[in-house]
Amino acid sequence: MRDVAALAGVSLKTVSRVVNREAGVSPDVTARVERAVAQLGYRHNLAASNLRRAHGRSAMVGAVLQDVSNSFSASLLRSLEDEARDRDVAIVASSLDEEPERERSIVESLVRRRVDGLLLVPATERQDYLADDLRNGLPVVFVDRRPQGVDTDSVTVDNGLGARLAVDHLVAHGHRRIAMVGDMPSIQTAQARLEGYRSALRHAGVEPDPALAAMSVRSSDDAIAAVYRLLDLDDPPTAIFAARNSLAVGAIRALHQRGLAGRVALVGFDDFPLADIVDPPLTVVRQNVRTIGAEVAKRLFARIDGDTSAPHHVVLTPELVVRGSGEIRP
Amino acid sequence: MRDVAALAGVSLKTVSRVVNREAGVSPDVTARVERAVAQLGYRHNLAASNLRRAHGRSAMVGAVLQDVSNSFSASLLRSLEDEARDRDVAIVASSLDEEPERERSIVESLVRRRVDGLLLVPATERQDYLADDLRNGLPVVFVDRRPQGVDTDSVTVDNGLGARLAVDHLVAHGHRRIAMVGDMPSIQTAQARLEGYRSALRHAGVEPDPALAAMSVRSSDDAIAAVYRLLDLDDPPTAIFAARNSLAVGAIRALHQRGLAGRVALVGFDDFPLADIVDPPLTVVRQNVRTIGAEVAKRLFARIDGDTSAPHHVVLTPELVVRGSGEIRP
DNA sequence: TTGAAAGCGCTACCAA
DNA sequence: TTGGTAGCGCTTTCAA
Repeated sequence: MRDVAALAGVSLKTVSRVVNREAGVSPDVTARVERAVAQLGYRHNLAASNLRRAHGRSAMVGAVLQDVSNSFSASLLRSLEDEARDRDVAIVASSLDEEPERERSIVESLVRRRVDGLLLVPATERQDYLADDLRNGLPVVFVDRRPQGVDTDSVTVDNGLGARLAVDHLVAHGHRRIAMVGDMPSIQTAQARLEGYRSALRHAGVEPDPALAAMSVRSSDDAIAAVYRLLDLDDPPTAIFAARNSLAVGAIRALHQRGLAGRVALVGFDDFPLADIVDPPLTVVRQNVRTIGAEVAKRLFARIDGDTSAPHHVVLTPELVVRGSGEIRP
Repeated sequence: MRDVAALAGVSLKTVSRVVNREAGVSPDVTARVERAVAQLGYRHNLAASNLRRAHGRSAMVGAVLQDVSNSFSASLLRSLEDEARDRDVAIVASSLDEEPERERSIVESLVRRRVDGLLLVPATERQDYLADDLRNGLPVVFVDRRPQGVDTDSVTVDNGLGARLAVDHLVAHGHRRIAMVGDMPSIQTAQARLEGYRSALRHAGVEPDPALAAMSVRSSDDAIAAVYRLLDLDDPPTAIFAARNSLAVGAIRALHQRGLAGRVALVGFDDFPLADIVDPPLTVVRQNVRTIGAEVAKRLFARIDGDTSAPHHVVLTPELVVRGSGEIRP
């Protein structure tokens, strides 16, 4: 910037004005400065400029997701990006892989970078570690899971309801032996879905069989193994509720490999891009990711813009999408 | 930091040393400073600290992708992240949606943020606008498409070869009326795939029929319409080569809707997560995204670490993955 | 409309 | 082992 000022024969401050498009610089001087900028290939340094700025914003937000390569995280990221784009806010994305220690270190790293806000899909059970930063006014919006130990905005879906929708649907199609494949019960959503599954069964007059609830299933490959074990039971299930999309994918693969693709009913939780063209087309409980993403972006930027109202907890209602796999009869 | 220094009864510089874990501070002083840091909830400011640092790194890299929500972009992002994680480098991700103007503005914004390097899947035809920054030593690695008008590292696959693999395979299964659905010919990869398609046909003694080459098909929905038009021809194709994964998805949907799912052969370009469980399982030409991503990360960080050798142009070889849809006979 | 000086939060350099 | 001073690239404040 000093070089630009020298070349244009003006002061530092004038270059600053031109670069920031502040009013009150004569067209003549503006042109001279812009010529110097182009000639020297000068690039304005955003970090340095924000350092002295009153608000001290970095024009970055952090997106702390489960795994940017899964479709739920990726769509969330995209929704946030669409909103951030208009504001010239950059997004720093990182994946947790459900590792609590990574969450803390990533959040810490983002705070050190002075992000203006955070979208967080937590992997930890409690987020007390955020207390200081929240008190200092860092906007944080939780997604998919509610904050524990601190209070801040969240956007979630009603997981219990979603599970009941799935199980009710299977019951309505004549099933009584309904298995569930779910993630670790320590994960809030997995636990809520498990409870919804059990409550729907009881409501249908079926006592949940612990042998049919395969929990702590983490990956698609784990789900294949889990479904194999379920199918090998003496009294195997006639229907499966796969409580996360990657688990549903594993279940589909397992059923294919066993030649049971059109014989055992399957309902997934979370839609994914090709669920309508797998074989058979997958019936799912859908949480509308675009709606979630838009809601999150709205909250986050409202906070960044100074909204200091009490934390909002938005709970969205999932819906059943009927496609075929859930309508197979026992 | 001043407050921390005051509370701990030491100088600014000493706090700086403790915070940066520099050697040569007595355990006693270190403990005092750390207590003050905790008590005040002090957060080190990375931007400010890098401002004065010799190398002036921001510890951020930019990933300029087509669309973070598509699986190719998302996987690329993830591969880069895995490498960046070890180095405490953050990733700023943005989507282009194939819009050239966005590319320039995003790159400019990233340069203003002083990212240490750039992964770029360009939407522009030429990238002369990067010349200044490249000359200034900004590391940029192109992915999927080669740079035009400037020279810098790139990681691509042999698109012509990939298209020939697909068409040869269909020819080997008895097809002569082979259609192609492709993106805009102005996109380098789309053009290369079109040429590969034509050359494979000619090599098989089939004169390419322009009516069978549906180009400028942009989205999955466009692909549905395009396949409909192809199927409505007087002499419709018995096989389709879909030259991008979203186009293959559209083609699958169209074939399903027409009840031709197992009757018309289909080979896609680019694998995607569920290609093996769609109906029928999709035969594809695969470019291994993890390999690409790892290669990109390797190049990018090598440059950031000071590698000033001539630009590397890595060309990877795609492979045919046989799954069923490509082996349907006419 | 323009500029000079001080300072944002931190680190480099050199001295104690 | 510790601290003081200058300065990173920019903006703020106030004066001209």
